[in-house]
Amino acid sequence: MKEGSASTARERLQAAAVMLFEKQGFDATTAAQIAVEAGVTERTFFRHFSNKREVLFDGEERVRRGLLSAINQAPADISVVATLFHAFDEFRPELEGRQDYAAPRQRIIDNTPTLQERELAKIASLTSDIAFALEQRGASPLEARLASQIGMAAFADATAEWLRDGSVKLSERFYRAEQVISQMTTAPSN
Amino acid sequence: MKEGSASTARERLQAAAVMLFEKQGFDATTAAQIAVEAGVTERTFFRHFSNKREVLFDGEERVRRGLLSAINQAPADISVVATLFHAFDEFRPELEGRQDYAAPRQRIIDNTPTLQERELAKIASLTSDIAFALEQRGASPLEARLASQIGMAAFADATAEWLRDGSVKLSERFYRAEQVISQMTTAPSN
DNA sequence: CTACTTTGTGTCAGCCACTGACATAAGGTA
DNA sequence: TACCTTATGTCAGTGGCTGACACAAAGTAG
Repeated sequence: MKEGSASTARERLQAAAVMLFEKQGFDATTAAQIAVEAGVTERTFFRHFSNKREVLFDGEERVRRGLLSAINQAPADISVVATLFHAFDEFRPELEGRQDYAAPRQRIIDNTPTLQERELAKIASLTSDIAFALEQRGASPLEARLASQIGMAAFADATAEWLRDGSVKLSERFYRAEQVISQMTTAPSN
Repeated sequence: MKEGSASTARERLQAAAVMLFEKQGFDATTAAQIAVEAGVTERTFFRHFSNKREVLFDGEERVRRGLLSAINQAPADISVVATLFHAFDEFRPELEGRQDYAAPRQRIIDNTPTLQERELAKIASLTSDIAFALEQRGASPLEARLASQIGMAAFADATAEWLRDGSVKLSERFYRAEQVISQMTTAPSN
C-alpha cells in the first residue's frame, strides 16, 4: 500500500528491501517490515523469496547464462584463462548496464557478513558451472576447476571493486587481472 | 547425562553433533537435541557455539596460524604460487594427523548446503589473510589476491578430495595441482 | 579461613525466520 | 456458467538464537 502498485509485488518487495537494508542494515530489518513497506504480508514475502537473503540475489541465473554462452562462443585455440577473460569481456556490457542497481546492492553486501556468504556461494556455483563448460571444451577436470576458480575470483574481485570505485573502468580491471595471472606462475615475488 | 563426563561440555557437544548430523542430517537435528545428548541445555550449546553450524568449525584458527607461519618461513626467492605450495606441504602433517576426525565432518558438509556455505566463508577468510601475508612478502595487492585465491582453491579442493578418497596421497594431490597451475596460462585448452 | 570474583551452567521469556494448512478473490478457460 | 489457476491473506506452530537473572563450583586475595 505504501509503494506504487504500477509494479508487481515481487518488484516492490525487492525495492523495499534494498531501501530498508540501506537505511537500517540487513539484520535490523525484519521480513515483516519489508512486506508492510511493499504492501503485502510476511507470508507473501516468503512465497517470492525462499529466505530473507534471496531478495537481493535474483539476477544470478542471468549472469550464469550470459557467462556460459560467452564461453561457448570464445575461439577454440586459446588458453583456458584467455577463454575466460574473453567471455568476461563479452559479458561486460550487461554489467555496465546494471551499475545503478548493482552499486547499492554491493554496499549492502559489503556491510553484511551473511550476505557475503551468500555471494561466495553464488560465485562458487557459477565457478562450478564454468569449470564444467571448460571441461566440455577440452580442458582436464583439474585444470578446469583451478582455472575457473582463479578466473571467477578475478571476475568477482574486479566487478566488486568497480562497483565500489568507478574511477577505473571495468575493462581496465579485467585487463589488469589477466596480466597478473599470466605472469603469476613464472616470475618470483620480489 | 548420556555422554561420559570425562570431557568438557564443549567436547561432548561437538561429538554429539557429529553423531546426530551423520545419523539424521544437519537440518533434522535441533540444537536442543544435541544439547540433551551432551547432557546440557540448549542455552549452553549457544554459549559455546555462536550458531548451530559453528559446532563443526572449530579448528579454523589452528589452520590459519599453521598456514601463515609456513608461508612466512618459505624461501624468499620463489614465485608466489611456489611459496603457497611450499607452505601447504609444510602444513600437510597436521592435516594427515586429523584425518579421522576430518573425514566424517567432510561427509556431513558434503550433504548440507548451509555448511558448504560456511566452508566457503572459512576458505575466503583464510584466503584474505594469506593474500595479506603474500603482500607483506613483496607481492602486489592484485597478484597477492589472485594467487591466494587459486592457491586456496587448490588447497581446499585437494584436501576435500583426499578426505573423500584416500587412495591418492595428499602430497600427490598438492603436487598435481601445482603442475596444472604452472601450465595453465601458457598451453591452449585442447 | 573467609570474602570476593570468575566461570560455567540452568531457567525462562521472548523475537524472528520460516513453514504448512486452509480460505478467498480475480482472471482466464472449457 | 462452472471450473481452474494464481496470487494473496490468515493463523498456528517449530526452531534458531538472545537477554536477563539466579546459582553453584573453583579459584584468589586478604
